[in-house]
Amino acid sequence: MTNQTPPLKPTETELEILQILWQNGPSTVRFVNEAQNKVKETGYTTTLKLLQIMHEKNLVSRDEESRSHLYQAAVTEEDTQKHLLDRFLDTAFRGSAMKLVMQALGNRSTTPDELNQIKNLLKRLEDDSHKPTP
Amino acid sequence: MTNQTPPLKPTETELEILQILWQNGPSTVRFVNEAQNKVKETGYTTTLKLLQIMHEKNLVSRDEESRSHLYQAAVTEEDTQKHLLDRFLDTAFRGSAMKLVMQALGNRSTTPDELNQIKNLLKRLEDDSHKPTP
DNA sequence: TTCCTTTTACGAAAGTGTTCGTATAATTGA
DNA sequence: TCAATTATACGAACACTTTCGTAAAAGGAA
Repeated sequence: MTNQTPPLKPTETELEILQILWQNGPSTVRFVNEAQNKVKETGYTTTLKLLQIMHEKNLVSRDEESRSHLYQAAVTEEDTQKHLLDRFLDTAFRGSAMKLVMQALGNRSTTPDELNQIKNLLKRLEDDSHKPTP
Repeated sequence: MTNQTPPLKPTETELEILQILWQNGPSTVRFVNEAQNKVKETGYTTTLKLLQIMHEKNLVSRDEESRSHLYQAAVTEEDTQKHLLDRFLDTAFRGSAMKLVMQALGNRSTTPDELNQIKNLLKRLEDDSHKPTP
């Protein structure tokens, strides 16, 4: 029996590979490997193996038409980020989104444009809080 | 030679134990173990071993005065959170604090009080951005 | 065809983290 | 004092992830 639903908690390396796939779309093993090598030296068969494992876990899908298989992310970046964030919030911040946001904003430089984005989001959240939940 | 500086990247279980220590101050193995068991069944010697390893890594300090040693976090919650957040930002959000904040705020309920806190922080950040860096 | 390159498949080693059994020492109390 | 309890120490098993060597298949070029 094969695993049906992909784990929403990819390992560290799996996540790195997912990032490459999210950024570049369907890719060959060689392409992924070369992208990885720009960050950290990695053997070709290492990348291959990882992709095969990820395929088994349904983290990626595979097009076997041509000799060089094409791998593609089977989970969306958003879903994964959402899930990882939830976990991270729990384990590192005991669930306090507030603390996390304050840390994230406080300890790094934020451009005026980014500040505006947040202000807009806040305004929307405030408006929503005056309405009944849909 | 023993490790001098504690790793700011505690493992998942180590982090759980640190949370217990942060919340309760210096604690015996038994106390930590019982706290852990409220969440997930864990053998006593398992907790002991973990604390011993954490002690070796200088993640916790140990008071051996009485028979039941007292363990205490040797890293602060803030420092650890800061470091974990940086890592998390890199691996999960490709460094975009903005995306993370939006996700964190967007997908969960925020109380009016919390919204105010953020607004205050934003105001401070805006003011700062008009001044030269100190 | 034959040789060389590129690819997939697979198993096993290596690394890391977690769990637990067992030995031994300290303490308590009947 | 002696047995029962509770503590620490330690090594080994286990699980999970990553890395890599090797073999076999597929193509391409001489």
